[in-house]
Amino acid sequence: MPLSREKIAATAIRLADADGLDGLSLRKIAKELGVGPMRLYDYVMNKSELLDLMVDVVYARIAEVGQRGGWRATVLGIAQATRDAALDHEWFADLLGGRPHLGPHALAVGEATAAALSAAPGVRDIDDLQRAVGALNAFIIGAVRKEVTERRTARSTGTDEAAFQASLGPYLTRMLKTGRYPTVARLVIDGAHLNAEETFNHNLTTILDGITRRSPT
Amino acid sequence: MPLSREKIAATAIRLADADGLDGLSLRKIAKELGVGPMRLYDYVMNKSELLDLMVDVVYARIAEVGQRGGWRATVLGIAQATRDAALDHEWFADLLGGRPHLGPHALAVGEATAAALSAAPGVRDIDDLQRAVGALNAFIIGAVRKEVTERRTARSTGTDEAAFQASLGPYLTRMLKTGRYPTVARLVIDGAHLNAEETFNHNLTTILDGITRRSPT
DNA sequence: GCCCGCTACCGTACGGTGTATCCACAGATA
DNA sequence: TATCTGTGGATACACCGTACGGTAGCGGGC
Repeated sequence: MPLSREKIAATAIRLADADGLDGLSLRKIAKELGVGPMRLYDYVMNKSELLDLMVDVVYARIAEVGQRGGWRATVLGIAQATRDAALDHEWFADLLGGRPHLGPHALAVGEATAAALSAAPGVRDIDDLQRAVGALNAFIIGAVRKEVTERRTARSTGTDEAAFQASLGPYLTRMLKTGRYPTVARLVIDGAHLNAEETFNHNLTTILDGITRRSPT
Repeated sequence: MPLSREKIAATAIRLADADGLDGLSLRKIAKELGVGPMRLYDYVMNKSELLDLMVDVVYARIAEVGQRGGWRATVLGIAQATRDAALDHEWFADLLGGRPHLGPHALAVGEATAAALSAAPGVRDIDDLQRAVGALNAFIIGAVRKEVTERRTARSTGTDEAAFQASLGPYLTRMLKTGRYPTVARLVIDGAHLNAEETFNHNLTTILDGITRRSPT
């Protein structure tokens, strides 16, 4: 079975899922495929091109959700699929927003969201659409990144409060006890129970409401 | 003149501004300071701790904006300062949202935004506040990242349309000419003239409107 | 006064990375 | 059969983060 861009991307994704983006190296991918490291350069010109390839594979999965009933359902579907994909492939969140995503499937996702948003009330011309797409994508990127990093730190420290206080505590609790950050302290102490998915959807609808309810120029 | 965390962070920031985050290495920092690479480990335990240090220095500048007239002016000030900082230090955008920002100045910024938002109409309890802070930060992170990556690609390809078509063109224009991405094509062709700062502020107010105008539970 | 132990500094070395270059070998062609 | 071509692989380079061992200075116990 000869090598191919698809096979390379697939094993790279598997390794990145397991070891994270830092643990991913061309040598490991090549070893996993049973070839020398330099063979990969016959299919990919850079490591970053390989990363682009991986990203577009994930976008392919996101693009599968396709069109839903209305523009709002479509946008919600794409956003949730993006979040799901990032939770499955945390390295995807690391790459999100870091470089232009121009693969065919990424463009398909972009087209689907833009087309859906162009049908939203309050989006009248191209400038409105540009802004709406920008706002939505910015929120998705930021929210997904934040959730992934929070999950990472929660995993490394342990979820329960005791372990949390013990690991981040020595520094963070000392900081919070200075009294200089009362609101943050309240958020950390009282606000940990919120469901992540609900919060994501809630804020997403907030954004969409803000876009559609825009006051007339 | 002895070494110090501040001096190390300052030269690291200078180098990162010049060469980007990929071009930053402990060896270069040490050479710039006229010491051996291992000297840095007397002041910093990791490279990532050094990155945290650099990030917090930038947050110090952001924290300087302080409180403004009302909650909305304060939030706008912080968001704009964050954007300005990221445009001055593009590596800051790369780090944004990638790891928990727990430095004292980052906490100060978080406290200021949370305190401001807690005074916003429509934010009634801690859960509301948590969601509002999450939405706002997500947008800021995503928007700043997107703007920085766009600026980078614009810089590498050249701003004028001819150079753009020539560099990204061979692939992107071919893609757009397939007709599969009509909305994206319209955005790329017609929508390039928008002012970045205006767009940022516009979307920011959109988000804030969405937060405050939240319909009652 | 002398020696010991301790601390603060420093250079070297290791295992890893992405990638350029050279080399051997197989197959096809003259 | 001899040469050419092109493909797969190994080696090599520059660089990275960082573990480790040594060395010099200095304060304290006898």
